[in-house]
Amino acid sequence: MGSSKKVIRIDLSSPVPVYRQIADQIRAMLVAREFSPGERLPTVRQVAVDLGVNHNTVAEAYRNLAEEGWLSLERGRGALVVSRTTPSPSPKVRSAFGQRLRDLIAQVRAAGVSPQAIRSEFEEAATALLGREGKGSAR
Amino acid sequence: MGSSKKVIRIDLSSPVPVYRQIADQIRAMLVAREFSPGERLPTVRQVAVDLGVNHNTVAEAYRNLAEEGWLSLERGRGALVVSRTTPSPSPKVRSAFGQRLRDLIAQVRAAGVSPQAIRSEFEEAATALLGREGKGSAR
DNA sequence: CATTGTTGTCTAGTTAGAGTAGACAGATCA
DNA sequence: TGATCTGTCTACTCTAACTAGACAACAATG
Repeated sequence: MGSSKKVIRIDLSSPVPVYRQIADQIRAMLVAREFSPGERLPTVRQVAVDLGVNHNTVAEAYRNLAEEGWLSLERGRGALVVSRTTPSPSPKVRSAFGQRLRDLIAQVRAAGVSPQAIRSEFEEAATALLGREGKGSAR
Repeated sequence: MGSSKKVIRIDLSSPVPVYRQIADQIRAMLVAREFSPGERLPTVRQVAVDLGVNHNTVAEAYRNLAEEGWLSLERGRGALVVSRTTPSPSPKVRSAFGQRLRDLIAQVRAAGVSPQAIRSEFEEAATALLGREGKGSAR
């Protein structure tokens, strides 16, 4: 078991802005507990050269994550992962999630991805991000 | 069973552009077979006044769906739903889907939505868009 | 304690794309 | 024909993503 690099991949041709792609992927790693509180993320300039973008673009992503309570940014020192209290859920985000989920599934279904493959991708993501809670017979 | 209105909801404060929100939701309805080939969609101007946006914004959404093969646009006549052949799936779209799915799940998980709720929302979307194929033990 | 090099932050500026307004062109019908 | 539907096109405004480069706080080192 080596240093498992935790690589980020961006798509410049995607309509979703790069700073959001970066924030989204780091957030996914944080939710999956791939970073521990107290750990330091690579610097904005380090990530910037890795991805071939401006350091300000990475800084914007870090600032978003800091606003969400994931990071503590200290100038001159770096980006520190902090322990975060999960907010209480709102019905609005849940219904909005349902909407975006349907749209996303419809999009890939229309692109030819099979229902089995879609379910399989979800299970993979769910076990990584949600654990195995509530697998058989939900609720 | 009445005329089940098939309403579209848009969020002007969302970062995803309105024309894409419209296209995404109509595509979801098309995948869910809520429209039949031969049926006519409401006109761009009709949808525009319903949503309170410019008719060109709706036209852009319709044009996207036409490019995907869902609609046939005939000026002076309207937007016709056509029968579409599903393209063969590419591994790229599937892995990109996995990525976007993880990002989306991480986002709502971070917002406090419970794992059970997330799984429940997925099941709801899946049965509406994918049918019940492959429910127990995938693959 | 000064110096040097690191870190994140800030200010400007460019550019691409979303949205709008309004004219245009094909289709339908009285 | 004339009136009025339909989607299309052109021109314009405005916001936001991205970049370049200077700036400020901190650390390391002599």
